[in-house]
Amino acid sequence: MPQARRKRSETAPGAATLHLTRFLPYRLSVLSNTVSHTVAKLYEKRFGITIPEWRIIAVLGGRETLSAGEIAQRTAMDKVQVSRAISRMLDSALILREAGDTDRRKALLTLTPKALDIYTQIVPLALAYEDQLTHALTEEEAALLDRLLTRMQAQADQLASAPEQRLPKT
Amino acid sequence: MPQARRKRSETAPGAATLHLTRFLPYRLSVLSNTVSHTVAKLYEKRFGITIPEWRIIAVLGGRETLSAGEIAQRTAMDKVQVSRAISRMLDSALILREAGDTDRRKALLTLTPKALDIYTQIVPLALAYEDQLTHALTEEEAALLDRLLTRMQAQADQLASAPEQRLPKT
DNA sequence: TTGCAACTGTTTCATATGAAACTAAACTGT
DNA sequence: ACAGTTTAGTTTCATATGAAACAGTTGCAA
Repeated sequence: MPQARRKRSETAPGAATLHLTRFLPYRLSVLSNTVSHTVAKLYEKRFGITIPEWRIIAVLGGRETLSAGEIAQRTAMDKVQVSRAISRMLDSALILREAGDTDRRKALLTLTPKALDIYTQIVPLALAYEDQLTHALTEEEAALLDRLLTRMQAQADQLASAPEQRLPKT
Repeated sequence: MPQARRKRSETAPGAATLHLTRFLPYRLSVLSNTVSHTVAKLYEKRFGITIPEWRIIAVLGGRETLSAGEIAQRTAMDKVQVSRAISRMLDSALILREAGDTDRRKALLTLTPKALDIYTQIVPLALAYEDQLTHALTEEEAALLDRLLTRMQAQADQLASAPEQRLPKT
């Protein structure tokens, strides 16, 4: 969504201006913050867990056993954040850690029954929220949004790794 | 975009599961972070400003004069963040503050020529990035995305203010 | 006028964050 | 076998953050 009705790649006439409320990165940030904050309210107070903790519960919820590194990948969090969240979850008995047999650097992590119970309770709430959010859209629009997000994420990943070469085509 | 191909509002069969990578709030968060991080790289090092500072420059870039509170509203940042960013920008001579005539609580804020110069340099870069990002989309898709984001933001705002009544229709 | 509530912006304080340094374990090549 | 390198995860440190308390200003009503 380029600026206002300005056509993509159209050369700016005089001094280019930018309206924050129409700037895609800004809009994504505001929407994401609004949504995250609301979802966090679903579990923060009720279950006493944080956003990183919820994400870890979510990826381990299928009864999988993963290492900290694998969790970091799947949740798109960095390893420090994961490490700290796991440490909290060990304290609150939400997670089990056992040393790996083949590689003792990798610890195998599993949810405790207590955490699985929380998972079971949160999932319907989270899905219901997602459902409510997409109520603003038709079925077709929701399906299209899915594809658009996938493509934009791929593009954003590309631009993140090598933005300099592509961008200043000014 | 409800879970996988599950139809919206369909009753979950057994234990509901949630795949983070298909969960809309999660996807928005990852995309937003990727994008914000890349955009920040455009100006952080080159001009030595932070994300909050860039946002303030962006809203004042049209040579407007606003109070701190108005800036907070338009940038969707909280007043503490705005206060601190302004204080840094006063130090680095990016902003001018003069007491309001009618109401001495409100300080009138304007960009200095130095900040306007930064604005002029960043805007094309920011617009070029937005352009590159939407290259993953056709014109029609970009236009639709615009509308979808607007509607989802409105819906997210609604759900944020009174989520409890609506959500647990389980 | 003066007392009180509402408002604007700043500061404090406790917590969260990420980059970089670090520890320990496991490969690699000689 | 063992020095050098890579990998997994933790800790340190400096900074960022937001909630709540705060100070100063204004508006309103008795």
